[in-house]
Amino acid sequence: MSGGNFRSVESPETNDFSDNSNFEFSEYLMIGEWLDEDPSSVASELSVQNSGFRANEADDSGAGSSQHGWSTSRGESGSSRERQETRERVAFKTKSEVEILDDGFKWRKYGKKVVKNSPHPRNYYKCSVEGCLVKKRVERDREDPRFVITTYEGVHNHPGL
DNA sequence: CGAGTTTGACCTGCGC
DNA sequence: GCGCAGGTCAAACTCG
Repeated sequence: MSGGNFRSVESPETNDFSDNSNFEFSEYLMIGEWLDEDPSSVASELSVQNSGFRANEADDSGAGSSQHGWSTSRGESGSSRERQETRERVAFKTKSEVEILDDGFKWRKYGKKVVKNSPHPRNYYKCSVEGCLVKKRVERDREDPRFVITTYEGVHNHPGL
C-alpha cells in the first residue's frame, strides 16, 4: 500500500451510531473501494467501525460477509486541512432494494443529481433535526444496482429515535 | 396546512 | 480562462 497507514480508527465515540444501539446489525458492507477510478485516495485510511443499518426490506439474501470500514478525513495536500474537522465521512455499501434505510434518524431530501460514475442518480439528504448538519449521500452501486452506497458526512449531535 | 419531495437552475472547485 | 462535474438552493408540487 502506498501510505500503508492502515489506521484502525476505533473511536466509537466519534460516531453517534454506537451511542445509539437502536440499530439492528443487519447485513451491511462498508465499501473499501471508494471509486474504482480513484484508487489513489482509496487505501488512504481504513477504519472498521461498527454501525448497523436496518434496511426496510433488504434482508432477503444474506450475502454480507465482508466488512470493510474506512474513513477519510479529507486531509490531502495539507493545504485545505482543517476546513471543518467535524466533517467525518463514512461510507457504507448496503444491500437493499430501497434507498431509504431506516437508520434511526430523520432525513430530508434536498437534491438529486446524475453523476458520471454511475448511471443511477445520486440523492442528497440532510438531517431534519434542527442544529444537526449531518448530510447523507445515497446512490446505487454502479455494477450492482441491488446495493446502495450511503455516505454519511458529519456526526449527529443528537440522539436518534 | 405543514412537512417533505421534486426538479431545474445556480454556484463552486478542479482539470485541462 | 474555459468547460465539466458535483453539490446546493429554492420554488412548486404532493401527501398526510
